[in-house]
Amino acid sequence: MSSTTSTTSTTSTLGFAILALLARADSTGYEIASRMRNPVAYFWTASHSQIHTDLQRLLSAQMVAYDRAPGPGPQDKKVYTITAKGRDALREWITTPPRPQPERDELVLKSYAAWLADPAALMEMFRTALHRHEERLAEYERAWASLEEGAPPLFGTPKFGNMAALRCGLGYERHRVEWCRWMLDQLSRSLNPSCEAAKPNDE
Amino acid sequence: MSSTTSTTSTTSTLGFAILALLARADSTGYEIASRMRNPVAYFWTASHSQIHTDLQRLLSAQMVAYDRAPGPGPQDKKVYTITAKGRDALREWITTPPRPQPERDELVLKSYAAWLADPAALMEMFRTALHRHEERLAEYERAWASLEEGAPPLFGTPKFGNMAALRCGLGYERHRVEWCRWMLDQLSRSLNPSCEAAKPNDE
DNA sequence: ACTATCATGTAACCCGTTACATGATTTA
DNA sequence: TAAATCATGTAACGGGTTACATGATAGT
Repeated sequence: MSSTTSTTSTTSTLGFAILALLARADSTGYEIASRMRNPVAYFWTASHSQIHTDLQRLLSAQMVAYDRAPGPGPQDKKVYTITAKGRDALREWITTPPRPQPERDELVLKSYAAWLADPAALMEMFRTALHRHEERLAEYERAWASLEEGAPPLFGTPKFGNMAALRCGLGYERHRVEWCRWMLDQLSRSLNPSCEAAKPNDE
Repeated sequence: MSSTTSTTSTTSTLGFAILALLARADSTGYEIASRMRNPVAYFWTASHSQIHTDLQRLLSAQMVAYDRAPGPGPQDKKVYTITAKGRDALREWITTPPRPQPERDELVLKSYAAWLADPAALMEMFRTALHRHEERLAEYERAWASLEEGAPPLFGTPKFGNMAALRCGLGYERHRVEWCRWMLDQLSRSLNPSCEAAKPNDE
């Protein structure tokens, strides 16, 4: 019999993001949402509404299960667990190559059109962007330092995943900081094109 | 009178991407789609169907206009132009700070869950990712070189935008290449944890 | 008294992808 | 003769955001 439940359940990427979190620790839907807003898991966020609906889909695909527990509100809270089936699906998904996702970056788009706009206003925009990236970078650096304190991360432990994702975040923010600084430099030159040689080193 | 057409037209980001392209050269919808698939404008893509519908919206908001010209197919082709109103809206949009967009990156998500999966399969995945990024990087480097050949880019000319976007692309691909190499190194260590110091350079 | 945190859910809407539909010209 | 390129459009569907709706407890 093909009762191995060929559920046609084309679990969305968010579904796997949820499974990846549940594989580390059982959580309520609410907790999953908040964990996604925390340092390491920045790279896949979702609103609580979407998480709840997705959990229901995962539930009907038998990839998660839950235990009821008395909740603060009118309804019980549901503490979700990943099932064996869910873990298998997740494990399989991890190593299937993601197809190249179209990159959409509003700031880069704006930079592409920057030649039409006011340089001073542009500089302010890039200054705020720079600050955001510097803050993120500092945050990641703190997280990295605290990771390196403990034992070296073994493959097979969640810590390996933390370092992998963090390492990417660090590189990304460094690249962004660098680019914003370069943009500011270019823009400031366009404002006062007087001293062009008196620039010690740009990159 | 408020007949300055307060069209409530909250032109989408794609709308501005289209305007940014039209500000450089008049195009048909088809051409806009193909221009988005070209080196410099990779950072904002869209399918032709979406572009056509968006052009209709921009048209009703009087941000673009078009001239009919005999087309190859059954219908005339429409060569779109940006209007003064469109250019004003674009110019204003460029300097309004984009609100931080949630970063969603499937490969990073997979790396976060990598501790659960098979190292060898992971290595293959990261190897193909590495190749893709190396190719992109080479492409960007060629484009950069050809940009540097001509006259230095003046603010106020499209070339400034090309360099700004390209510079970002270069930094991004370099960061990605670096991260993929680091991942491969980590994974290979987990496969044979014997010689940890004797690793000169893979690739 | 008000706000924040914890906790669950539904409904409307927007943006984007994929598939459907048509058809001339050029190239392999 | 088959395909790729040029060229325009519609329709269905999926994923994501925002807003709506409820309500207890803890802190300011």
